Formats: sequence, structure tokens, C-alpha cells
Amino acid sequence: MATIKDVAKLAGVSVSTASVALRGKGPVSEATRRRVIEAARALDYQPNAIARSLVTRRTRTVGLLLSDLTDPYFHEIAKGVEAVLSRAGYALILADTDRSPEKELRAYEIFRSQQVAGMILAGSGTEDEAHFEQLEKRDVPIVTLGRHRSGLPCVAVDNVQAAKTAAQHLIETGCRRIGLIAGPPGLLAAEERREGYLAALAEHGLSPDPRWMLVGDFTPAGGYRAAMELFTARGLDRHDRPDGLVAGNDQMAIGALKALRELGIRVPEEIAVVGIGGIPTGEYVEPPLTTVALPLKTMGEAAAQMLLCRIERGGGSLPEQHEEHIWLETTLLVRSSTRARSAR
Amino acid sequence: MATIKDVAKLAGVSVSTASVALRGKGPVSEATRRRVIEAARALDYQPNAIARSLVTRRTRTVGLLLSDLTDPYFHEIAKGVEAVLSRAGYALILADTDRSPEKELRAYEIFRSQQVAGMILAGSGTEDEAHFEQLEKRDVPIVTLGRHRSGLPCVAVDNVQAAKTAAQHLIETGCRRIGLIAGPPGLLAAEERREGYLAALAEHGLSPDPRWMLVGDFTPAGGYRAAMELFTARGLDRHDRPDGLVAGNDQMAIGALKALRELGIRVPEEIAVVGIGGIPTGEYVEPPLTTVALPLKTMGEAAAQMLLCRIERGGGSLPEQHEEHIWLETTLLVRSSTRARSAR
DNA sequence: ATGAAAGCGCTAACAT
DNA sequence: ATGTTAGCGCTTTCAT
Repeated sequence: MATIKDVAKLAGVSVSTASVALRGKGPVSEATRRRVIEAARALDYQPNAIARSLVTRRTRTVGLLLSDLTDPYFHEIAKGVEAVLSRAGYALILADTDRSPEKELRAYEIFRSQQVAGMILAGSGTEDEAHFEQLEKRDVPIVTLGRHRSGLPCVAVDNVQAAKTAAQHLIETGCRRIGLIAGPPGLLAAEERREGYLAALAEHGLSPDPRWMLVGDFTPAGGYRAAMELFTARGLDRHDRPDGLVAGNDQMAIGALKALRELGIRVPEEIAVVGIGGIPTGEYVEPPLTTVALPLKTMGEAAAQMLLCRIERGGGSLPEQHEEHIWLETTLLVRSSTRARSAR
Repeated sequence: MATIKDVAKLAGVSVSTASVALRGKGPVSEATRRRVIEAARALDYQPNAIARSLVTRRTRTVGLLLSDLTDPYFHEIAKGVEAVLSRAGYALILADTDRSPEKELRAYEIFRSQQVAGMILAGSGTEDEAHFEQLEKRDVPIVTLGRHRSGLPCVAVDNVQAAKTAAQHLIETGCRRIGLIAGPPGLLAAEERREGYLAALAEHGLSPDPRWMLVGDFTPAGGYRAAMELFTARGLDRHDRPDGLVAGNDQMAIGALKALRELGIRVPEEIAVVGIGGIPTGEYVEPPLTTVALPLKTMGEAAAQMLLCRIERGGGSLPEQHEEHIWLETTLLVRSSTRARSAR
């Protein structure tokens, strides 16, 4: 690999002149600038970001921490993050915690040692965000996605409202006995969505039967198991059964749909199902899934953008100028897993 | 951030002694070693990988280049890569090319300037792999996933065989008029799968009707459009229609399944459908998708492992010791989108 | 066993 | 406008 020294030598200038010329900042005669650029091209010179970072004390890398690379929730988010970052010339260091504290710690250490300019924390993570908040204090800006309780800057959606919208849609289309497959306890999004579900029911004077409330793990398999249990293991007779079901996320809704098909329970006629998330797959299952769509790509872009702002503003651990929380809107996507409005 | 200097001072030793003690290599008295470690912990010291890399001239980062972060094909692959890399203490720099040459070039430059220790190239990329092969020559090991024509070390599956297996399965379960939704022309995997499809038919003395051969873009929407065209725009009467369909990947198969449902064409009774890929979603569509599953996670792990080998062997641009190509097996996963064997 | 000194590739004062 | 010098945080000879 050619170094700036090689470039300088070939161009017949000093290293510092080469440095200045290459970056276009500072005073250089047009002639030498040209010579240096030319030399750089001839040598296929690529600046060594490592060396540069060491002296400038800032890198152009950001760490993205997420809890499961195979969870569709993260795919568009990651895509959005990557797009914004790479356009800005930043490198994205990705770490998957697999929801394991050890892996999270390892990721944290890698990020630190790599001197990331900032980090994006997506998904649950450990309850214990202590290390991260500490980092924030040391001038490593952090933006979280969905962890709005953490005291860290955050891009999020109103999960309570999202679940409320889901349940309301069910109510408006005629459901009265509405069940829930909640996400894993302890996960903020799951708790909030449960809350929204309860609130919507309460607002309409509907009381949720505890037998209709299940817990899944945000995976399709979890949704499948929950729905199976709901309809086979809970001793519900024909009129005790729910006629509507809110799933804590699309993944579980999709699993539930499969269980219902296997049980010969018609959707939406016998039970309407609504998910939360808006992942692309929802369109391709049977019936196509009605869902409260989260602006996933936008969430990723916004988080990256916000982080970039904070990084480039510099030393921004106490910024008042910009909002610390961005709330994005969700949208109800009505497909066929719920009844048409007119069927009310 | 504490530096090694701070640690040395606190421990009352020289920087070089601290360095040696911290890494456990070289001669240090047990007593000072302990003192240094203690000081490091007290200061929450984390070695600066940037500085270290500058002097050792090697980083512990590897670049992963893929063509679309939202394509399920990559999810388990990326997960496998990440797992192996992070376990080995490497940072993963991710870049999404979006199948755009400019973005690919940008990624290439970022990887280079970050001095990645190696790279994994997954997915199509530009035809022009020139830059990358050049890098390889400069001692930046590269492993490709599925680009086995490139002359670069590679982890791959036999796509010809995979498609052959798919078509054979259809034939064995009684299909005789077998169509194909091929992937994008120019994409190696797509071409090879087409080839396998043709070979299987030929071996059984079946001649493919050109009207049954469509092209999609590896997305569900593409598969949907292709299936719609096959059954509505090609003027096929009842007995001209295919009774079996090979899709170039699971994504397109899933899209096709949706189209068939909308058209009221029963699967597998009227037409059996088989995909290639084995993505998790296949299990949750209706009917569950029969597919030739690729060992995606293993592919990612193997590629990362192979890269690590080459990195740590050092200067390995001409290695004979290890295989340059790893071929992984595919497995037919029979679900309900094809007829049961007994129905032959 | 420990420390002093040099230097990785680059940028940033500071001369000239 | 250009060059000289110093130094980022660390590892690595080489003395001691």
C-alpha cells in the first residue's frame, strides 16, 4: 500500500504539503495540488484512516448494536442506518448481541477499542445499560432505537398508540372478544403494546378475558404456539373464543395465522388478526396480514442522522439544540386478516 | 479515555512494561503484572485498537459486502459471519451495495481506508471484480460467498444441483409440465439454477415449453408478477398449463404462491411449487413451501472461518495448504407446496 | 525483569 | 505556499 510519503516523494513535495493538497484544505498552489493528486492516483493511494484517526482523535466509524440479525424488525432499520452512514463516509461496525449479556459486553468492548465515533443501540439489550450511558458521558454519542426509557437520545414510535390502533381497528370492524399475544415480558415494546391493547379495550368498555391473553417471544414459532394453546389447551367453548387477536408483532401474527389455518379456524371470519410492525412478509402470508406498520427504514435513517448530528456537533453530551427524542408515526395497513370496515 | 500511559503511571512502571504486562506476552514479574492489571481495571482502560493497528500494521476488522440487507438470503449468512468474527475478537464492518456500482466502489474505499484485515464478498456485486482481486494480491485476503467463478476463494453451494433436485422432486411427485421462474439474468446463481432445471428436465426426457419460462428479480413481487403473467397473459389453455413450477429462489416462490391463491389455482393439486433457499418464512406461507434449503448460517460461518484462517496464516495470497473452495450440501425440505411422494 | 527510544502514517502547529 | 517538527497511543527493538 502506498503511503502519503510515497505520494509526496513522487510529487516532489513534503509530506505535509501532500497532506494539505490531498484534503483540499489550506493553502496550496494549484500546480502542486494537481501534481499531488496525480501522484496519488498513479500510486492508487488510499489514505490510511487508522493513522489519520490516531492523530485527529476521531474516527469515522459508528457501531450498530442489535439483538438479532435474523429478526425482520431490524432489516430495514439496518438498511436505513447503513445508507445514511455510508453516504456520509462512515463505516458501520455491526454487532449482534443475540440477547446475551456476554455478547453485548463483547460488542461494547469492540466498539470502545475501535474508538467508534458514536453508537446506535437497537432492540432490547440488557436491562443494564450502565456501560453505555457511561460512554455517552465520555463524549461518545449514542442514539437508541426504541429504548426511550433509557435517558439516552432516542428514535421511537409510540408503541402504546400502535397497539391501541390495532385493537381499535378490531373493535371498529366488529370484534368484541379480543385476545392478545404479548411479547416477552421485560421488553419495553412488548409491555407498551400490551398497555395499548388494554387501554383500547377499556376505552370501549370491553374487558379482556385473561384466558385470551398469551405470551410469545416475538418469533413466528412463538406466535404459533400461543395460538395453538389459545385454541386447544384453554378449554374455550365456541362462545368463549376470542373473535379478534392482537399480536405483539408481525412475526407472531404470522405464526398465529399458520396455527389458525391448521386448526381450520377461518380468518377473519371467525377471528380477525392484526399485527404490529409492517414487515414485508406480512403481505405474502394467507390471509395477508393487517398490521400497524412502523416506519422501519425511516427509523434507521433518523437514528443515523441524529447520531451524525451529534457526532459532528462535537462534544455534545449536553445538547439542548436538537431534540433528544424523535417520535415517528405508525400507520394502519388494512389487509385481509381483519374484516372490512363495512362488515361492522 | 485512559491510555496505557495512565495505566503505566498509576502502576508505577514504564509504558513498555505496562504494554507487555497487559498482553501477557514477554517477561514480567508476577507482582508488576498484577499491579498493572489492577491499574488498568481501576482506570477502566481499554486498549486503543487504532493505535495498536498503526504499529502492528494489522487490524482486527473485516469487511462484509452484500448486495441487499433486506434480502432474507443474507440474514442467516450475516448472522453466521458475525458470530464467528465476534467470537474471534474481530469487528465486522458491513456495507450494502444495493447492487449499485457506485455504492460498491464506496464500500471498497471504506474497507481499504479502514485497513480491513480481510473481506467477505457476498451476493452478486458488479461484474467487475477487478478492484477486489487487486486487493487480494496486496495481501488483503478475500473470501467470496457464491461467486465461485471469480478466481477468489469461495464458499458455495452447487446451484445447478440444487435446481436439479428441485425439478427432480417435482418430476418424482408426478409433475410433467414444469415451468421456471428464473432469477435475474447475469446473476450467477440464477443462471446455474436455470441450467439445473433444464438438465433435470432433459434427463427425464421432458422438454420445457418456453411459455413456461419466466424471469423474475429474486423478490416476492417479481415472483408474483411472473406467476400472474404465466397464468393470465400467456394465453395458456387448461392443458397447456404447467403442473409444476421451480422458482429461482424462495422469495419468488412465495410471491408466486400469493398470485396462485389470488387466481384460485390450487397448490399443489393444480400446480406444485418448489423454491430454493430455505428461508424461514417458507414455513409460514400457505401452503408451506417445499424448498431446496441452502445451509445459510453455515455458509456464513464457513466463509468467516476460512477468512480468519487466511488472515492469521498471514501473507496468504498463494496458499496451497487449504482448499480454496468449500462446497456445502443442500437439502430438500418437503412441505406442502408439492405433492406427497405417494401421490405419484 | 524493566525502561528508553524509535517509529507506524498521518495531521497540525509553527517556521520560513 | 511550502517545509520542519512534534506527536497521536501503542508495540517493539535494544539496552540495562
